[in-house]
Amino acid sequence: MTHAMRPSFPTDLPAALRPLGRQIAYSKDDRVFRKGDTVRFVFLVLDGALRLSRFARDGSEIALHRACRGEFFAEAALDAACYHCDAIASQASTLLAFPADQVRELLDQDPAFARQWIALLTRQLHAARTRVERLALKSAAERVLHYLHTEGQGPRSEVALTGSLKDLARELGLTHESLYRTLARLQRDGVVTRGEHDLGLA
Amino acid sequence: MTHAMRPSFPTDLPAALRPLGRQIAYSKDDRVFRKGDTVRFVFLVLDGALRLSRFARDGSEIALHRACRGEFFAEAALDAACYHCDAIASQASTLLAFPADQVRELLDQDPAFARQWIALLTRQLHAARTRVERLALKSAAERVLHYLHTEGQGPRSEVALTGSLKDLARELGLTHESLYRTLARLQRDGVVTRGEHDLGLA
DNA sequence: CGTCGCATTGATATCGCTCAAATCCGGTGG
DNA sequence: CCACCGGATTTGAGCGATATCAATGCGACG
Repeated sequence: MTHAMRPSFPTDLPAALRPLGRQIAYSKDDRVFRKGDTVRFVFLVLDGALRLSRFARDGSEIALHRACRGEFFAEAALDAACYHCDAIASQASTLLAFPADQVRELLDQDPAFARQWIALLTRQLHAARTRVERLALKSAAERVLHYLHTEGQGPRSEVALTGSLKDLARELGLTHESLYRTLARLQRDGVVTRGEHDLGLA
Repeated sequence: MTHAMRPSFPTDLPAALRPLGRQIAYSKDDRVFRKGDTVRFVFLVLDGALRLSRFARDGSEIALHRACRGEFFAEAALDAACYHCDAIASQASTLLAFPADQVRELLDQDPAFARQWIALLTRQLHAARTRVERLALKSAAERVLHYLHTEGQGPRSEVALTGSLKDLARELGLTHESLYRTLARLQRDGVVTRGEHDLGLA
């Protein structure tokens, strides 16, 4: 991996935070932490992608959040004693782990950092509510289109398919079979286009 | 209404915030703001209850959040130019409206307030993700039980039914008919108990 | 007393879930 | 190079749960 592939450390974060981070590598499907674990770190994704998931009684997985390169995750754990979900590496990933108590300290001492942290949480909250809105849609097609409209980039609302379609199905609260059929129908009807590794409106 | 009925101003919030608030009364079904409106205020519920909703293309309403007495809402709008959903009074309500720019200023100047605001956002984020988890459950009964487990208080996870069951159905992402039938079945099976204005595990 | 909205129940249809099977593809080992 | 394997992808058949449409009772409120 080249340096060019690696995202720069978010430029708007204080230099004081950087040295606190310890770099750790994870393999696909590794658990960074599990529900109930004591909160020791918050994380920044240097490379790869993680998902935060809970598991229903029947064992089915529900992805609450996806964290990609350059994004923090487990920020909501800062005020909690233990993690409330599992963090799973969707692919091989490199993280920076920041000790939670030191981040708390920095939040208390560095107003600029606190202000940035507020902005971060606000974005996360928006994203979570958008996901609520999406899951409240009853039809699979509506959820896919909502996903494209809210997560997509560019004139055709394209989204990169980083993981498998099964992952996307999990994120949309659908079975993968339903998603396959829905995508096939939307494509047949000329509503969406599918590339090798992306999806977008026609 | 007596003063005893009214919640005190959240004691952990700085005195500096208090004088910024302007008290406004709303009737049931009034819109405090609408999606797309310029963000001018964030709000604290002195009395009553509000919901934040978006509307699907077919006109169906999706409640993203419920704000009750003593709670802030539209905190996530602070960093936005316009509101991203409608705020609707579920019942007659009294609010304190805080000018957004003055709250931003206070966040920049008062580290303690910023720290409290972070705690507030963190709780909201947890709540939103819990709602995501709930909506990802496929059966109506599972959603009801999840609601009781996560929102309920006390040994029987009781929840007060402030609004109508139709409101609850909207919050659970169900039709009211489904909710009625599900509650009837759960009650018949001895899983939940229903009072006049509350719901709990048997 | 009439109206309106909530609560409740019934009948039916539809959509997504479940189980099943076939294909494809990348990786692995002989 | 080829056989094999596991996982993703895809399509099929059938079922069941929820949505939908409809009707009724009920209480509040004017």
